[in-house]
Amino acid sequence: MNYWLMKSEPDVFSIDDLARKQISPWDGVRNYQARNYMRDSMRIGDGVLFYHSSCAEPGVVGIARIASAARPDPSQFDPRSEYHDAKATPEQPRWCLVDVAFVRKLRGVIRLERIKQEPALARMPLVQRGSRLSITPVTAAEWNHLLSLEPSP
DNA sequence: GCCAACGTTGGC
DNA sequence: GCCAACGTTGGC
Repeated sequence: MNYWLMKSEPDVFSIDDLARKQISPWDGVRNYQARNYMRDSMRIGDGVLFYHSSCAEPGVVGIARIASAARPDPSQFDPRSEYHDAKATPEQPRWCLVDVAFVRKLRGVIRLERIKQEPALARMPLVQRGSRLSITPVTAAEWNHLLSLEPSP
Protein backbone atom coordinates (compact mmCIF):
# COMPACT_ATOMS: atom_id res chain seq x y z
CA MET A 1 0.00 0.00 0.00
CA ASN A 2 1.21 3.47 -0.93
CA TYR A 3 0.66 6.83 0.68
CA TRP A 4 0.10 10.21 -0.92
CA LEU A 5 -0.26 13.85 -0.09
CA MET A 6 -2.86 15.67 -2.16
CA LYS A 7 -3.26 19.44 -2.14
CA SER A 8 -6.51 21.28 -2.56
CA GLU A 9 -7.48 24.89 -2.08
CA PRO A 10 -10.22 24.82 0.53
CA ASP A 11 -12.08 27.61 -1.27
CA VAL A 12 -12.41 25.23 -4.20
CA PHE A 13 -12.69 21.85 -2.47
CA SER A 14 -12.11 21.37 1.24
CA ILE A 15 -11.97 18.42 3.60
CA ASP A 16 -15.48 19.40 4.73
CA ASP A 17 -16.66 19.18 1.14
CA LEU A 18 -15.23 15.68 0.95
CA ALA A 19 -16.80 14.78 4.31
CA ARG A 20 -20.16 15.86 2.94
CA LYS A 21 -19.80 13.97 -0.34
CA GLN A 22 -17.92 11.00 1.20
CA ILE A 23 -16.46 10.23 -2.21
CA SER A 24 -15.42 12.56 -4.98
CA PRO A 25 -13.52 12.55 -8.24
CA TRP A 26 -10.23 14.42 -7.89
CA ASP A 27 -10.48 16.40 -11.09
CA GLY A 28 -8.56 19.27 -12.60
CA VAL A 29 -5.03 17.89 -12.25
CA ARG A 30 -3.08 19.42 -15.14
CA ASN A 31 0.47 18.50 -14.37
CA TYR A 32 2.11 15.53 -16.01
CA GLN A 33 4.01 14.31 -13.01
CA ALA A 34 0.93 14.39 -10.82
CA ARG A 35 -1.05 12.67 -13.55
CA ASN A 36 1.57 9.97 -13.85
CA TYR A 37 1.37 9.24 -10.14
CA MET A 38 -2.39 8.79 -10.43
CA ARG A 39 -2.17 6.71 -13.58
CA ASP A 40 0.86 4.58 -12.81
CA SER A 41 1.29 4.30 -9.08
CA MET A 42 -1.96 4.79 -7.22
CA ARG A 43 -3.90 1.77 -6.10
CA ILE A 44 -7.32 1.47 -4.55
CA GLY A 45 -6.95 1.67 -0.79
CA ASP A 46 -3.85 3.87 -0.78
CA GLY A 47 -3.77 6.41 2.04
CA VAL A 48 -4.11 10.13 1.35
CA LEU A 49 -3.10 13.09 3.46
CA PHE A 50 -5.55 15.84 2.53
CA TYR A 51 -3.70 19.17 2.47
CA HIS A 52 -5.20 22.66 2.36
CA SER A 53 -3.15 25.10 0.28
CA SER A 54 -3.42 28.79 -0.56
CA CYS A 55 -5.34 29.60 2.59
CA ALA A 56 -4.92 31.17 6.00
CA GLU A 57 -3.69 27.98 7.64
CA PRO A 58 -1.90 25.75 5.13
CA GLY A 59 -1.52 22.20 6.39
CA VAL A 60 -2.76 18.64 6.55
CA VAL A 61 -6.40 18.56 7.63
CA GLY A 62 -7.62 15.03 7.09
CA ILE A 63 -7.22 11.52 5.80
CA ALA A 64 -8.75 10.02 2.71
CA ARG A 65 -8.16 6.94 0.63
CA ILE A 66 -7.93 6.20 -3.05
CA ALA A 67 -11.22 4.66 -4.13
CA SER A 68 -10.83 4.02 -7.86
CA ALA A 69 -8.34 3.39 -10.57
CA ALA A 70 -7.40 6.31 -12.80
CA ARG A 71 -9.81 7.14 -15.59
CA PRO A 72 -10.08 10.05 -18.03
CA ASP A 73 -11.01 13.37 -16.41
CA PRO A 74 -14.22 14.43 -18.24
CA SER A 75 -13.55 18.11 -17.61
CA GLN A 76 -10.76 18.09 -20.19
CA PHE A 77 -13.36 17.59 -22.96
CA ASP A 78 -15.73 20.32 -21.76
CA PRO A 79 -15.14 23.67 -23.46
CA ARG A 80 -16.98 25.47 -20.66
CA SER A 81 -14.81 23.96 -17.94
CA GLU A 82 -11.89 25.89 -16.57
CA TYR A 83 -10.00 22.62 -16.93
CA HIS A 84 -10.78 22.27 -20.62
CA ASP A 85 -7.90 21.08 -22.79
CA ALA A 86 -8.40 21.68 -26.49
CA LYS A 87 -5.76 19.12 -27.35
CA ALA A 88 -7.49 16.29 -25.51
CA THR A 89 -10.06 14.05 -27.17
CA PRO A 90 -12.03 11.08 -25.81
CA GLU A 91 -10.01 8.93 -28.23
CA GLN A 92 -6.77 10.42 -26.93
CA PRO A 93 -7.33 11.70 -23.42
CA ARG A 94 -4.50 13.57 -21.79
CA TRP A 95 -5.65 13.94 -18.18
CA CYS A 96 -7.03 11.51 -15.67
CA LEU A 97 -8.56 11.49 -12.22
CA VAL A 98 -9.14 9.07 -9.37
CA ASP A 99 -11.95 8.87 -6.87
CA VAL A 100 -11.01 9.86 -3.34
CA ALA A 101 -13.03 8.69 -0.33
CA PHE A 102 -13.31 10.48 2.99
CA VAL A 103 -11.81 8.69 5.99
CA ARG A 104 -11.68 11.30 8.75
CA LYS A 105 -10.77 14.82 9.69
CA LEU A 106 -7.79 15.34 11.95
CA ARG A 107 -8.41 16.79 15.39
CA GLY A 108 -6.59 19.93 14.30
CA VAL A 109 -4.64 21.25 11.35
CA ILE A 110 -1.11 19.93 11.17
CA ARG A 111 0.28 23.15 9.85
CA LEU A 112 2.97 23.49 7.22
CA GLU A 113 4.89 25.58 9.73
CA ARG A 114 4.87 22.61 12.12
CA ILE A 115 5.75 20.09 9.45
CA LYS A 116 8.81 22.17 8.55
CA GLN A 117 10.09 21.83 12.09
CA GLU A 118 10.29 18.05 11.89
CA PRO A 119 13.63 16.64 10.73
CA ALA A 120 11.85 13.35 10.01
CA LEU A 121 9.71 15.13 7.43
CA ALA A 122 12.43 17.21 5.82
CA ARG A 123 12.50 15.07 2.69
CA MET A 124 8.85 15.53 1.87
CA PRO A 125 8.52 17.48 -1.40
CA LEU A 126 6.02 19.68 0.44
CA VAL A 127 8.75 21.34 2.46
CA GLN A 128 11.28 21.57 -0.30
CA ARG A 129 12.05 24.85 -1.93
CA GLY A 130 10.08 25.59 -5.03
CA SER A 131 8.14 22.34 -4.93
CA ARG A 132 4.59 22.93 -6.11
CA LEU A 133 3.46 19.48 -7.13
CA SER A 134 -0.14 18.89 -6.04
CA ILE A 135 0.21 15.12 -5.67
CA THR A 136 3.30 13.67 -4.03
CA PRO A 137 4.21 10.28 -2.61
CA VAL A 138 4.61 9.91 1.15
CA THR A 139 6.65 7.17 2.79
CA ALA A 140 5.14 4.97 5.49
CA ALA A 141 7.56 6.51 7.98
CA GLU A 142 6.50 10.03 6.99
CA TRP A 143 2.84 9.06 7.18
CA ASN A 144 3.24 7.69 10.68
CA HIS A 145 5.36 10.55 11.87
CA LEU A 146 3.08 13.21 10.48
CA LEU A 147 0.01 11.65 12.04
CA SER A 148 1.80 11.37 15.36
CA LEU A 149 1.73 15.17 15.39
CA GLU A 150 -2.05 15.15 15.58
CA PRO A 151 -3.23 16.66 18.85
CA SER A 152 -4.52 14.15 21.40
CA PRO A 153 -8.28 13.98 21.87
C1' DG B 1 -0.36 41.74 -3.50
C1' DC B 2 4.37 40.15 -4.01
C1' DC B 3 7.56 37.22 -5.85
C1' DA B 4 10.49 32.98 -6.30
C1' DA B 5 10.40 28.80 -8.53
C1' DC B 6 8.96 25.93 -11.84
C1' DG B 7 6.39 24.18 -16.08
C1' DT B 8 4.80 25.04 -20.73
C1' DT B 9 4.75 27.15 -25.16
C1' DG B 10 6.34 28.40 -29.47
C1' DG B 11 9.58 30.85 -32.59
C1' DC B 12 13.79 29.97 -34.55
C1' DG C 1 16.74 21.23 -29.58
C1' DC C 2 17.35 25.79 -27.49
C1' DC C 3 15.64 29.25 -24.75
C1' DA C 4 12.98 33.52 -23.88
C1' DA C 5 8.51 34.69 -22.65
C1' DC C 6 4.71 33.68 -20.31
C1' DG C 7 1.56 31.41 -16.95
C1' DT C 8 0.84 29.08 -12.56
C1' DT C 9 1.60 27.79 -7.85
C1' DG C 10 1.45 28.85 -3.28
C1' DG C 11 3.70 30.66 0.93
C1' DC C 12 4.23 34.84 3.01
